[in-house]
Amino acid sequence: MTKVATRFAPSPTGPLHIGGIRTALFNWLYSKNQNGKFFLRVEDTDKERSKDEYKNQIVQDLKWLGINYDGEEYIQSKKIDDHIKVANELLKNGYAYKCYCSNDEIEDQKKRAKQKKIPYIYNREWRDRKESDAPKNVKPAIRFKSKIDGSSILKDLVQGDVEIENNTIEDFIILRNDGTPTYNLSASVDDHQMNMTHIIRGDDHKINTFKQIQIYHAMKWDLPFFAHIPLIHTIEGKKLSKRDKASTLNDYSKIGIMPDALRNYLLRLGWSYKDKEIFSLEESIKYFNLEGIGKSPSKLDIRRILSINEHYIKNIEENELFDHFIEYCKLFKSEIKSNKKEKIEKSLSFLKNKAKTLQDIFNNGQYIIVDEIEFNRDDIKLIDDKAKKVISDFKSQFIKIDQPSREVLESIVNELIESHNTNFKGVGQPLRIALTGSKFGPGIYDIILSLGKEEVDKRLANKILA
RNA sequence: GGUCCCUUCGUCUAUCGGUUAGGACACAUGGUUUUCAUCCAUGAAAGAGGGGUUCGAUUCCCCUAGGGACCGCCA
Repeated sequence: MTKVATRFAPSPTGPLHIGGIRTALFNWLYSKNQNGKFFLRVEDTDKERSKDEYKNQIVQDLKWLGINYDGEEYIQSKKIDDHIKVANELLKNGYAYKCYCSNDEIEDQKKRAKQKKIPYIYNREWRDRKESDAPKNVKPAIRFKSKIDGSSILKDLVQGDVEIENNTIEDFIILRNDGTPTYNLSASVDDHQMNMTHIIRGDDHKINTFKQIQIYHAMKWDLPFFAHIPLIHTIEGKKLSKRDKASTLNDYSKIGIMPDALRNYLLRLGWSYKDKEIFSLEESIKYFNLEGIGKSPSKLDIRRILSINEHYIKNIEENELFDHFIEYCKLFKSEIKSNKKEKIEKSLSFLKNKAKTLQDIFNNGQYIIVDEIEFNRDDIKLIDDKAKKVISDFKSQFIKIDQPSREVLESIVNELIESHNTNFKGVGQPLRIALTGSKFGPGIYDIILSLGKEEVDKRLANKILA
């Protein structure tokens, strides 16, 4: 039994979108589940569009999610010679031929097909023509001699048996007229040379698979298993693309979605294991299988991502959450000053209660993070003379304490409620506004304790409140 | 237009011929509460349509409809 080997093969022509990330995740999980290997192959043969920065971004994104690949990344462009060698061998053995059609001719054929509303497929003109007919001024492209008769069956691990008439697959180009290999050639040669056992990729590759299988057969290579996973759709029901809003990993990390939460969400999008919703990393690996992958495309739902993220925020260890938060602020907000870090850490237990994202924690903890609070325009209006009196009375009591505790604060507040003949809100609200600038926020005792004696004194001395 | 794939609550999904069709998110209502939240309880919410097969179909088969993917000398 050979060891399972999978791969993720993105082209570095833009940031990964989360469909691609899910494909990577499934491949990775499957290899881990099977105790196999997982590789990253960078398909950078499109020189025009491939960029190093995108490659680095992809590597970073995978790392962020915790997807680690075995060995070095495999750079496809470095293997071009191998691809060409295979093309020549196919040519030599009669599985491919030189096509002398010019670009213009092909374009013309396509245009006409479109006008007539008939499907375009290369007319196989040079499949049987003699080399001696070749025009001298045209450099040939090499086309694969695709099967014409009968049909082929793909035994797909997700979709089951898929049968297709061979004549619907054209004689696809494997070597361009500039001598460079095309995708289907490169991908199959690489997959073979990398000893891939399972090719798990998006459903949009299915036709390619039929082409690649033919190359495998012509080269007498063993076939890997194929699994075509349904695509992720936008809310509108279309294939997700890089151009869509909120489709890249960065779109989620920047609002404070944590890696584990996104991983959990992506795992459950198109895959299920009984009624289980929350999967730790270990559980993901333990339970992941190809049988659990659904056949129908699924829509991206930000509310669900948010709710899973909320679950993780509330359930992971607080020191872990703290680390995520500090890292998040560093990357997407501003670095938290060290004297504030400690206060935040102590306050996480209540700041997280009303947060779905790290960004929410950042916002909820604003009053701790900033040196000068900003008053909410509407809320400051609630500070009338009566409220100011409450605040100053609180202040005169608070000043006497040197170590605020919940008990002491409670007794002060209760006295104030009585002496001002009001309720908790009558005391709590002015104080909250005075200390945080907003009427919304954590419990008033939490606020005071989180700020500390010195800071509370300072804020209560604000002229606006006088 | 051709080929292929898909179709259970709004969304993600469970069900592998016999269930009051289950769970989660979202939503609604009520309760707890110190504002906003959290939390708890309850509720509403689904098998696209039509034919078969079968004692019995959400489940198996066919047709229709709808949706999607592919149809590059991109990957």
